[in-house]
Amino acid sequence: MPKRPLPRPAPPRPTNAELEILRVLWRRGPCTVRAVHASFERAEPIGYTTVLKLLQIMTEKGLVRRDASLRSHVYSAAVSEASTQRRMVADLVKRAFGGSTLRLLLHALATRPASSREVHQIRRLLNHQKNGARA
Amino acid sequence: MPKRPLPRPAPPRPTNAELEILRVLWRRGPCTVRAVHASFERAEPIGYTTVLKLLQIMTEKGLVRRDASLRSHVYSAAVSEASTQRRMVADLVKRAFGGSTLRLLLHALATRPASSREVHQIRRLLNHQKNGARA
DNA sequence: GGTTGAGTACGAACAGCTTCGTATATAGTC
DNA sequence: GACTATATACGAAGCTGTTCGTACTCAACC
Repeated sequence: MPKRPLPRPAPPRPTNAELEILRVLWRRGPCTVRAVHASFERAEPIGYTTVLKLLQIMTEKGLVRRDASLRSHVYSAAVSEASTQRRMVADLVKRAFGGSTLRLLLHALATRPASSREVHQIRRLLNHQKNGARA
Repeated sequence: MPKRPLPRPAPPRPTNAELEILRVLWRRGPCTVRAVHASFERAEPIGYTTVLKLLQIMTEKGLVRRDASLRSHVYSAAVSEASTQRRMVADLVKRAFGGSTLRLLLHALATRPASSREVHQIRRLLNHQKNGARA
């Protein structure tokens, strides 16, 4: 039995196209290629084999898992939406905000004022944080 | 119709390398190529002509302006740091958070607890927003 | 005027992402 | 078995971004 390409240390950040596919898988759960392709919503349509190829590449990268027991392979996300978002936010903070999450926060707050309900939600979260606050 | 050589509708989002250069220009103000090159802080060093090439490309894209009146051209940022950050945050929100800035906010708050001082700053901002709150 | 040092311009290599065409395998139907 | 519909596998083209080598320009100095 040939050894599998070895466990990856940590799946890389997904590219744009990969992210679109992950969003489908997060929303719909495990899917066949056809199902992913059908769920794609885009300005320009995308070819079936393009989706297939992307899923194959993503499998190699460890971003999705493949169940090949059936004729139509079934793919599922191997990374969670939350962890991916965390990774992407951290990346943006590092590249554009000099590593300061606070600056990102203030910026996001300032540029898109929140509704009263949103403000309420944020306050609630802040109250929670207060207790376990750290630098 | 093919792209015109000098389209300036709106400067595109900067790439990684371009962002690094913009960060230097934002911090130091107008710079020669040499100055930008000298201010570069990186794991791996970068060649002088690489910086030059990037600045030339960025000039075409409208990301920087060039004063060629002197032998050593002087480059300055043509896009502000704030507007670039806005653009990048909007892009992230669209790609990873389904267009919901609130979700980004909650996520950033949740994953990286703020210090008391930060919480205070955020609260102050929220108080300001409250008055002019909108959906 | 020739040499040198510092500058710009430009072509090209390389890599990663995206896309798709084409080849191939397989299940089902007649 | 032959045909069809649907699957996967794979190679390669096209694009963008990044990097750098090399050629060319020009001012200054001997």
